Amino acid sequence: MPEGHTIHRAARDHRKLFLGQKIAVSSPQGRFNDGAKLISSQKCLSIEAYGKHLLYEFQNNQVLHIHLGLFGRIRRRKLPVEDARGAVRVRLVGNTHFIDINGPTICEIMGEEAKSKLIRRIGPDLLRKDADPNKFFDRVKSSKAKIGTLLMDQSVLAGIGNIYRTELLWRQSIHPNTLGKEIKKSQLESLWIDARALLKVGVKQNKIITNLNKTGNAKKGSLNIYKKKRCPKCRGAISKIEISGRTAFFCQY
DNA sequence: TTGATTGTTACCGG
DNA sequence: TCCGGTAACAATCA
Repeated sequence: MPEGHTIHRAARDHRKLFLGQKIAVSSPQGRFNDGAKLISSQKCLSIEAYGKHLLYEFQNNQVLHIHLGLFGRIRRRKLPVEDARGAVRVRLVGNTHFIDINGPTICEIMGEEAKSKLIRRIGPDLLRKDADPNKFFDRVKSSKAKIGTLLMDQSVLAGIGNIYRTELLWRQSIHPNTLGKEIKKSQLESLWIDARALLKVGVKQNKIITNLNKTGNAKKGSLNIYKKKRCPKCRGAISKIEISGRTAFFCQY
């Protein structure tokens, strides 16, 4: 489910719902990773996304850390609370709404040190104002790894997943097997700008849309080549390769 | 029942 | 140290 846009959208949404309220954090099915230290009912001070990580900070200095992994989902409902659907790990209940989090790879309570350590190891996040593009440029320019691998490496660039990887590289006419150090700085600058724009559209539309016309609206369909047979530019066949254990698609003109 | 999936980490070998 | 490959984990759906 999630690439970076999903998590940032959730953070924005949950801020509106929960900020400043006392939030009950529970584990209706007892499936929390770290059941010994559940927050009972604490005022929620901040809700932030860093790449694909979601952090809820509470007044007692505990931080709820969520990473949805490949399968995780967040479901939002109005009160009153309903029975859990599927395998719910964590439930947050506020004044008007509750959210259920299903299938995250990480759901844990951490302290401030662990939080800063986490933030330090995450690369520049395209959707954050404090992101430094030069960190991304430097990592790529000094790497012998493939750009297809580097884009998925969250310590290099935070927020991109498998679909955006394929679509971005196609839009920039870069083959996913190109080595990082072989890519021109100007290409990386253009990639950064495009990636940020696409993720912002994703947050707004709650959907990955990479097939935009000049006015910024989606044309028919929402993706260009991901899981497609033909290139919309040249009508050539789309190829598939596996990079970093995931399927990447590309067009060789 | 099998396979695929918008993700990440640990571990190993080169 | 870096890079690629593999396994493990998460849950759901076709």
